[in-house]
Amino acid sequence: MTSTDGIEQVLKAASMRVTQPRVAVLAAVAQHPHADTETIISAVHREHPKVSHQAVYDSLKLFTSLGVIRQIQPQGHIARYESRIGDNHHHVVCRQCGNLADVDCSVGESPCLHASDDHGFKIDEAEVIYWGICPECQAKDLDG
Amino acid sequence: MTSTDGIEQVLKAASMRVTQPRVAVLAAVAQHPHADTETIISAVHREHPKVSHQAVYDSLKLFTSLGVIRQIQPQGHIARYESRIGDNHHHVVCRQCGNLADVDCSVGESPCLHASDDHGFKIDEAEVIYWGICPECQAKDLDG
DNA sequence: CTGCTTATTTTGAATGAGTCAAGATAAGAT
DNA sequence: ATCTTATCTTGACTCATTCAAAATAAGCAG
Repeated sequence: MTSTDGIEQVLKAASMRVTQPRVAVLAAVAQHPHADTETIISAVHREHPKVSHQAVYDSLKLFTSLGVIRQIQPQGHIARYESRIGDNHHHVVCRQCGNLADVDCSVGESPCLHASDDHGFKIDEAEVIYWGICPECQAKDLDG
Repeated sequence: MTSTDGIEQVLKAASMRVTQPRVAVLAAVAQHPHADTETIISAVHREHPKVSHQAVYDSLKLFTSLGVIRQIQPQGHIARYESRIGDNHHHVVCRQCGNLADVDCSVGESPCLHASDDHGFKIDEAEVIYWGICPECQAKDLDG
């Protein structure tokens, strides 16, 4: 999944061109799980210094809409991306620094997916975010 | 809860002054569940035209930190606020228009609160967001 | 392989929710 | 009633993200 070969398939299937920026962006997302846009841009620049930030934004948006990557944007923090998808995992977010970690669904096959009252909404996903303080920030807090 | 009297208690308990802007903001949040900041500002202005947007931002932030109101900010949408708190309810969010509705926790006492692996995070809350399309947008989509 | 069409990219400016900071005001203690 | 200082007003500013026009290159046709 999400190998350079695989992505070519996905893009072509969607009638999208396979371009250097797109391949570079996808590789960067795969190599830097939970990275924010700026990190992705830096990573892409290491190999392709001339790729513009706009191209990165466009690629990230495209991949997100194609379902190849997933955007995560917790309260008050900027967007982050990950290429691990389709396995219904969730995230722990640090209230202080915004750092993320993956959490497998603890209670089997998405028990929360069925809302008690859906208010007429057509629900297609249940997202769970665990809020807390990461180990690093806990240590920082102790130091003062 | 959250009556004008009650809030006076809360503010004083936290050594905070009871000011017109603060009382107005809290009333506005109570009267407009899930309103965004601009809606709150407009509502406040109806009674107190001279209150600045900064005072509203400050009040919202203060109340949020005191746990009197709750901030909600789904992917790609601006912040919204609600004064219904402490009952562990969740939200359905419309992917298209960003509208919100309340959903009671379907599976009793927060079953998702315990992550399978907390990665050393000190977790204090599990937030569940149901994603879908609201009735209005479903109708719009049919019309084309 | 060469040229052509047009989807993508580049470039550089613009947007807008939210924040910062200095001086003015008013809550509430004395 | 006066004073102290938390809070508010004003207005500029930030910065992630988006917009738009001109330049480029993906990949199809010949």
